[in-house]
Amino acid sequence: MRINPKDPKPIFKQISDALRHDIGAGVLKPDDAVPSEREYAETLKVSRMTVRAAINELVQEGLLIRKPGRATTVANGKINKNAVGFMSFSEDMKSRGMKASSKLLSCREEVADAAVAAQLGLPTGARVILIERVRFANSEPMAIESAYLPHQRFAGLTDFDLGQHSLYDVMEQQFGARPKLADETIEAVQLSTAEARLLAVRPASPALLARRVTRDTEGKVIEVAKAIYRGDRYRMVFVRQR
Amino acid sequence: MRINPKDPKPIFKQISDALRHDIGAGVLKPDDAVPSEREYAETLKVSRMTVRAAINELVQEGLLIRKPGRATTVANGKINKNAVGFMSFSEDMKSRGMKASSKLLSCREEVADAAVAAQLGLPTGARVILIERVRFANSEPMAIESAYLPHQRFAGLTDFDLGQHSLYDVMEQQFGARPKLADETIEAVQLSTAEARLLAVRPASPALLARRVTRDTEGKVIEVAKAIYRGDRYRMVFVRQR
DNA sequence: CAATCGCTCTGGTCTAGACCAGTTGTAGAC
DNA sequence: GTCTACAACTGGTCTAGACCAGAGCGATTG
Repeated sequence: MRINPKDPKPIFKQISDALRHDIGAGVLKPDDAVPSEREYAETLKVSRMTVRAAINELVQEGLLIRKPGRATTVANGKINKNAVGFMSFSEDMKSRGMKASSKLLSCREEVADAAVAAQLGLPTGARVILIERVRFANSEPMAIESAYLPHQRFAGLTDFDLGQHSLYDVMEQQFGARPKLADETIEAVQLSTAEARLLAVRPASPALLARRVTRDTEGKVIEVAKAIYRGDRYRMVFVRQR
Repeated sequence: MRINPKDPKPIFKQISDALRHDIGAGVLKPDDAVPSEREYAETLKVSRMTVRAAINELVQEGLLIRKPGRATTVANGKINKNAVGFMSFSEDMKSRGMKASSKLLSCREEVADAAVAAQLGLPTGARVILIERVRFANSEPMAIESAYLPHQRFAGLTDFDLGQHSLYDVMEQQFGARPKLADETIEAVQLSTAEARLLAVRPASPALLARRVTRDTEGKVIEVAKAIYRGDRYRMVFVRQR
């Protein structure tokens, strides 16, 4: 590993990326001790605090484990890094090795009802964009998603082909809204007849209902969404810390 | 706010705790800008890096939002701090203002089957402790929990009254095992007749099935658990970041 | 042989500076 | 009045040291 001074990336980021890569590629195996902070600092000719910042990132992600007095080691257990945070359906499926696609049910502007407006932090009667899609994984129906976005911020979004593009990609690349935080609630429900038909399962089958309020890097609500996942095919995976 | 040099708590921890308290108590309101890092450093007579460490904690928890060039502000939206990490059922219910209790169905040692042994990182045929409980919230049945613990590490645990004490409390206080990380999968299922009877709901009602592999601070697996929550009363809440 | 002491390693915390890149308000130029 | 340039901020990154507590190991001591 070497530091590239010409790289605009911060040094600690260069180090953490290299380490992350080594762990992912299996160069560093579970339970291996990584070189000590002082060792890195010396060989890379950087300050120990800079090395610490890099290692902190990976500890935060659950890839490394600090053991005071002993060493810092690679976490055992193949932690699905993607499961730590939240993802769009497209990313979710991609991380499972499946191909995501969509059938757009509707994509229109309407007036927000009181509940949605409150969650979006808008006055009652504000305009919102409603996007309803059936989500497929490898051509198999997997979920029904309804998302409300504030019209004010995403005017023109209805012009993009959401059957092809990830909604999050459009929000980020076209409107500069980077999803950062999401409050989510999960419950188990029975599918209605209409829902069951869309998902091609028996009526009254069990399903996961996820409600999400998504915020950008500044904490502004950019999406209020509801997703219904079929219970027989979909499993939510995540990593929790405390 | 003042630093107490006699407090064994690290300075940055004292600062972050004080800040967290002020946010929780409403002294600092959503969208309020907190004093700048340099300002804190000067008034508290500590280094700016120490203040940064404190603020980093709260940013990590989603309580503060950094805005380079402008300021650091209190996140809007009442983030349920408890929802960020994972909790035992007792803690979960307490954070919802309900009283948790248990009915112990069984608590015994047995030989692990291949799947459980593998998840616990034990050789096939190793002994495990199995704890099966019906969990109540305010005297209403809410979930059925089955937990497998490695016998080797928790020998003698069966002597404690798990109807009264939190399993996590016993694991931590009696055996020094601090749960730190958990891999969890959630799916929607239909209750069997026996399960429905235990939860006092109709057979075939929808339910949440959560499987959890819990690790301690060193990444060792200390628990493999399965919990079935009734779908009509229980909602899983959490905060995701990316 | 066993217990203990001390050295050397680890990460944990902390300091007192430094320069950078953005943001914002304001004073002066037009 | 309007525009622009600058100064005074903000957080972001980085340095080169420092001392601490805990772990591990080997040598000395009983």
